[in-house]
Amino acid sequence: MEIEKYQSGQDFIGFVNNLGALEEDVAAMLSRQLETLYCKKGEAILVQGATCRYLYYINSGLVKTGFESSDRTFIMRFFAEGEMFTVLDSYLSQKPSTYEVVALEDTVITRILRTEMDKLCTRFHAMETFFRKLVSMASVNMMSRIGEILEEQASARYENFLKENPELLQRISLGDLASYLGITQVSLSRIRAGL
Amino acid sequence: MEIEKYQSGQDFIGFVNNLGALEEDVAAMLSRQLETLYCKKGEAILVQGATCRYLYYINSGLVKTGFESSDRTFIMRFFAEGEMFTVLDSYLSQKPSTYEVVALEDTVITRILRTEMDKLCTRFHAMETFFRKLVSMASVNMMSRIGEILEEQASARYENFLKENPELLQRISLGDLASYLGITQVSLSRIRAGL
DNA sequence: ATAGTTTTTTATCTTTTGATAAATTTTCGA
DNA sequence: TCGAAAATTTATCAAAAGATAAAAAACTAT
Repeated sequence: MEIEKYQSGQDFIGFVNNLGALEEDVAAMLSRQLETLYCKKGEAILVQGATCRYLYYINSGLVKTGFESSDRTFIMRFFAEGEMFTVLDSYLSQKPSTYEVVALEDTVITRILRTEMDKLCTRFHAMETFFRKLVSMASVNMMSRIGEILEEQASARYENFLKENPELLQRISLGDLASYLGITQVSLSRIRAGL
Repeated sequence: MEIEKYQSGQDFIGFVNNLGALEEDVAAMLSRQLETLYCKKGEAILVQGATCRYLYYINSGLVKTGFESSDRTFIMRFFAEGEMFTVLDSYLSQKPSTYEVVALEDTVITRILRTEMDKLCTRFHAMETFFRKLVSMASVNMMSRIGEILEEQASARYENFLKENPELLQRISLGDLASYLGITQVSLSRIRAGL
């Protein structure tokens, strides 16, 4: 995992601007705090037990966020290029994370330290607004995920995933998809066979 | 459902101050926008298909937020006195809600219009910070709920609920608890019987 | 290309949960 | 207090998903 400081982070900035335009000087200050990460496929970006100190933006590649339970593992969400993510509870509490983040492909990431993000949010209302919108979007996604898990059987959740994320299906293993759906890999295989 | 305008809304203000102190004049402006709602047990505070225009604070009582599916119903969360809530997706998008909110007891609520909240957030950085923290807390709760539903069987989720919310158990029906756990009332009865 | 590893499928059997119906208990209003 | 309605439990059978093992297919590195 290579780290490069002082990258322009244009994609990251663009993402922020998309949720609400920043003034030039704020964008410049933000840009100065970004660094770029080059992760190999399979590499852990955050391990369970570590504290998540960054907000991340994916320039290219794909990651999974999840956790290991007794023996199985579960995936909370996949994030692909153009998406921003963090491990929210650990990021906010600055306590060790029960979740891990692993690259599923060679992945290029731009990140900013939470401490720097906090400074910017305190100083610039627009940054706080951006972060509020970001967390709001995450919440809405999680709401619908909860609703779906409660309501639908695994087979329907699989069908929905196909419909909503056809492009992702080519890029993730069926094992990981099963972990996301909350079933075993064997069960998913059975569902796919249409039994 | 009776509505009373120009209440002081001290509890609501107190909740906000708890997440980050407001200046006197901001608190006063906020206070002016609050109104109080008196709901009877069983009354709908928001029906499916209506748009959620308010952020709510519960002074006393208990509500459930959930949705009706094909035939069963599901509960996203219970909110009791001292908690703030809204139907986030509808509140943010101002589109019809797929979720409903129903009072489980006679409930007194203080609410503020989203349009007024937005004005305050735009005008006062501290209000935006408050709302960001509120949504952040909701997100963290939802994360752990997703993790738990994925990981645990219904029986373990029931045990956890007992441990985490012993006081609520006395106040909600087992049918509603089953809807929250994502199982049928009959299944919950079986789990309680310890089979 | 091929041997070895990993991923996916198939098969069998068990456990959990759902559907349905009926019995029992509780709640609540007249 | 009584009786109807609602909530909860119990029982039976069916469907969905887990555990395990083994076979087949797909990837990978030499």
